[in-house]
Order: sequence, then C-alpha cells, then structure tokens
Amino acid sequence: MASETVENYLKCIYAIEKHQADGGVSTNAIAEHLQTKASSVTDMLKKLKQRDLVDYKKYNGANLTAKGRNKAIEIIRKHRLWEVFLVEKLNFKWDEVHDMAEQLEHVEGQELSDRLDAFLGYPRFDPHGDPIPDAEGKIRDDRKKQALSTLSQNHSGVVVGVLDSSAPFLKYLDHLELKLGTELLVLEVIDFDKSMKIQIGQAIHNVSNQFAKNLLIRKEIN
Amino acid sequence: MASETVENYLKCIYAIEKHQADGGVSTNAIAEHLQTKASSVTDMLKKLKQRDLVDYKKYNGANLTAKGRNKAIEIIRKHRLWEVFLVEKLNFKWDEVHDMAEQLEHVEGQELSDRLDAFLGYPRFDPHGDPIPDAEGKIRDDRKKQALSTLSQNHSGVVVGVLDSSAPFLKYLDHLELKLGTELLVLEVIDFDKSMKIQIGQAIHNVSNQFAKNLLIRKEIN
DNA sequence: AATAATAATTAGACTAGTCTAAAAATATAT
DNA sequence: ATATATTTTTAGACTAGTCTAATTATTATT
Repeated sequence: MASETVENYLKCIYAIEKHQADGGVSTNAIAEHLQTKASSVTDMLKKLKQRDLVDYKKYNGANLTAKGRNKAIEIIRKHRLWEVFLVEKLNFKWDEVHDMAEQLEHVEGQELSDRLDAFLGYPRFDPHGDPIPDAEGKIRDDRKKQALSTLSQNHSGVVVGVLDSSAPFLKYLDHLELKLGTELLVLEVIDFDKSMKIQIGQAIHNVSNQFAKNLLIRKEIN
Repeated sequence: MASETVENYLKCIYAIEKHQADGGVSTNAIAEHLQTKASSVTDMLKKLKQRDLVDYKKYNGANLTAKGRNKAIEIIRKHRLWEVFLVEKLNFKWDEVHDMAEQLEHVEGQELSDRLDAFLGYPRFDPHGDPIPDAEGKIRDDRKKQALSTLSQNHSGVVVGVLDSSAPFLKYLDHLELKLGTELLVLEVIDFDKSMKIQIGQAIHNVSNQFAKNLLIRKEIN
C-alpha cells in the first residue's frame, strides 16, 4: 500500500511527536532525522497530506492523522517483533539487529505479524526495552522509564531501554556490560558537567551526561 | 546494493534460463514473466549489462554473467529459506507463503540468511520441494524429479515439487490432499487427452494432462 | 527474393523521490 | 521597529523505473 519511503516518514514523524509533546513536527527536524534535505521533506509532506496521513500547513510543521498514526504504530510493531525474533531466535546481539529490522518492518501482511507475534509468545518488550504494540495497535507500557541522567546520588535503577539506538551507543553499552535488566547504582554526580560515577555489578565507571541522557532505567522500589 | 527491481530481473532471467537450456533469454519472455512491457525490459537489460550482471547484445536476448547468477542464487536461497520458516515455524500453508517470501527475499544481510538457515536446521528443500542453495551457492539436488505426466499405468511416485507455483494450482493440490511426500499411483492414462486416473490414499481422482505436467514426483523404487 | 508477421528497440513522456539554488516567510537581535 | 539570521518553501533538474507509440530488425511465408 504505502511505499517504504512513506512508511519511514510516518515512523519518523511519530517518533519526533513523542519527544516534543506539543505542536507540529518541523521540516528540519524530519530532514535531520531522516538524513535528507528540508526541500525533500516539504515535497513529501504535501503528498502525505493528500493521502490524509498527516495534517500539514505551510510553515507550520506536520502532525500525524489518526490514519497516519495507525500506520506508524503498525510499522513499529513489526520492527520490534522482528527485533525480538532476531535476538531470541537467531541469536543476534541487540546492537546488531537494527538495520535488519529496519528492512523487515516493511514486509506486508497482517497475518504475518500476528503469527510472528504468537510464535514469539506475545512478547511485550523488544530487546531495547521498548514496548511492542499489540495487534490492535495498543501500546501496553506499564514500566515507568526515565533517563539515567534524572537519577541523583545513591539512587539505583534497572536498565529498561535506550533513547539512542545507534550502533556506537549500543556497542558502548556492551562494553560496559550493560544490558536490559542490569541493575546500576549512581555513586556520585559531578556538578560541573553532570557526568556520573556509576556502579555496575562490582565495576565502577564514569559516564558522561550525554550517555546518561540516552540510557533509560526504571527506578528500583526501595 | 542491488534494488528489488534489479533482483527480480535477475531471478527471472535465472528461472527462464533453466527452462530453456540454450541461447539468450528473450526480451518478451522476461516481459511476460515479470508482467511488464518489452520496452521496459530492453531499458533494464542495458543497465544490467553496464553493471556486468548480464551478457546482452541487441536483438539477441540476455544471459546471466557469473556475477549475476550468484546474485540470483542468493535471492533464491533467501526466498526458499523464508518459505521454510513461514511454513514450519509460523504454520502457514504452502500456497500462502509465496507473496511474503517474495518480499522477505530482498532483505539484505548474509549473516541473516546463514543464521536463519541454521535456525531451521539447514533444510535442503523448501515446502514446494525445490532445493535450497547452501551458503556457498551450491545447489544440492539429489532427487530425480519428473513430471507426473511422464508416468505410465501402474507406476507410483512421491510428490516432490511443482512446476507451477501459482495460488490456484497449489489450492487445487490442497483440495486433492496432495502435499510433499504424498504417495500416488497412476491407475489409468486416457489416450485421447492424456488425462489420468490417480489414487491418493483411498481416494481416486481424475486429473488433466495440464495438471500432470505441473506436478513433480520421484518414482518409487520398486 | 519480396512480403508479411513478429520481436525488439528507440524516442519521448510520466511518477516517486531526491537534490541544489534561490526566494519567501518566520523568528531573533539589536 | 528594523535588520539579521534561520527556517521553510518553490522552481527546476536529476535518477530509477515504467509506459505508449513509432521505428527498426529479424523471422517466417509465399
């Protein structure tokens, strides 16, 4: 139905909308996210509007319509299900699966996603800790996530996801032996640059604020 | 690397080459197989030639180069592996998987195919009985296939594949309760139109010559 | 060998998606 | 409020792939 390109635009707008809460998603934000030029985005937004996938007014950014949002969620569902498949069944590491899932998410067939979902045992989270929408598009996220950077001294949490899912970041996580479910404790926060000293198992590491802003944890109840 | 379109052309040329043994694959044959126009095929053949994927001379048809053939086999490998996955793991019927496999075959990643292969237990044949090339592109086909139409009275065989893999044909097979491995016996061949009376389990059916020419069996050793 | 039929190619146009360069609108700073 | 900077849009061109209509080769028929 929709081309891969169109699907990628929808997914992108969905992602940005979530990060900013209010107002329209700007042309430049989309361009940067998609590694393309603003003029290309403008062209595409007009087409998406015609197909009733976004609300768009000149110089005013874009927002997904209900139709566009449903389509985006469907793609996200497929992406995350395939990631689970790649990690759980084909034994890939979580930092290796993104590019493959990026392709697999565009394979069409409602029946396919649903059976894959069943085959995987209806997983609720993907290997990065992100919730998997169900067949009706409902996102069941009962975990309260927050960035590591929001924790203060002597607070601890469990890794439940990432904001940056680039290969370098995930590689760094592997290096630190951080994975989903790993518990960590904030030993110290340096006032100057907000970098932190954290404890992971027996190991102690210093991490930058940029790092801490991109690692999602759930606070331990204590 | 190569677009889906290019991959489909290569796969198509590969398939036709196998069916005709000698000479170049004609523009029209490709056009018909791919449901497109001859002029589009000519355009594409020029591009494939430039990329050293086919040998092509005007008015002379095309043949795959070694490079083109390797690429084609890689796609066929992926197609057949995904078909096994869809049937064995996701419980689709063999007549339902073609369109999905047609999309999945274009997902890139050598590592992906290899791990999928391992996950499936290195299957040697897909659900239609076609051999699956191994990671080096070697096609290990040790079964002697022949069309049902070549059998004479009182000979029996086991279903090992099909020539026509269209949905109507596969549906008909399901209806006759014929699947891979099913044994059948030729009770009678009508001289007039070469239609046959065949026995499948306890059931007896009359099938046309057109049908018999498209069902591949391996003769029982007896 | 000339003609008819068929097959293949070219020329030119179209769509989806992209780009560069320039213009127009909006936001920011003084 | 005016000038400056930034963002967004437009205009026009490019690529991959396709199409129709017309033309040129090749093959078959008499």
